[in-house]
Amino acid sequence: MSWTDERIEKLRKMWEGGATASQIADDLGGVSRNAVIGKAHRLGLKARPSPVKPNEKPARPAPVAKRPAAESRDDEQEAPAARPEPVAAAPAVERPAPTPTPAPVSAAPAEPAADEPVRAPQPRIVSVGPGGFLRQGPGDQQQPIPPAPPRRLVPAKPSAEIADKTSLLDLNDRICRWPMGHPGEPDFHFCGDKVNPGFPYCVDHCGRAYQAQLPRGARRPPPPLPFGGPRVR
DNA sequence: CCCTGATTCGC
DNA sequence: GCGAATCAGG
Repeated sequence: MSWTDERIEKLRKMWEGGATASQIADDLGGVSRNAVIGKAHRLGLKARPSPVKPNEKPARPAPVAKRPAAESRDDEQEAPAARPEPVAAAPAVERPAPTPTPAPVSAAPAEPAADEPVRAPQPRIVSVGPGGFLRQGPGDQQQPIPPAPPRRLVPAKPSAEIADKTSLLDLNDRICRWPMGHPGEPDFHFCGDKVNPGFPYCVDHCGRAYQAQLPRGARRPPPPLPFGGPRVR
């Protein structure tokens, strides 16, 4: 497959929408995850929380010792004087913003630009997360929690579903306690009919609860159990 | 092992 | 420009 305009467009959209390279790849079809990543980078789309990014250390010399090809580059020499990077210097990462945490003592803040009062702490965007949401530093959220209005507690009314059903609290020894439905379900209740005297169930359900034992070999598959049986949906 | 994105480099 | 191979973290 080739990168037609539509495919590129889709890649762009999905990538910026936070889809993973794999998702994009098999959504587009005909390309591998690597192809998608490669293309995305070539398009300049990169930047995305990568599992293996935050460390900038490995630089050049370390990562791979040998690659069996193309090591002959005449322009590749170790310029002895070309090390403009003092190690102890402040990291040149792009975070010029001072940390919003209360500065203890020493740091006299840089001269406030006359036309820009620094007092208003603007949320500092650190990076862009999947889905395009903006990550911010820990101290940057301003009013994260809108106060909830006070509420009055109101007794819950039973849903219409079980309004006239026999609940656990309605049980006594005169009404059938055969369960209808399954415990935990919203409409779980009990049979509630008049009990077959001497039994905890109505006549009907006694017929299901107590069955004559058939001789071995002549048994039929047992009816569904009121309790303990596997849930079947 | 699976997943992820980044990078390298032969084509 | 493309993408397989590889790396490396979760």
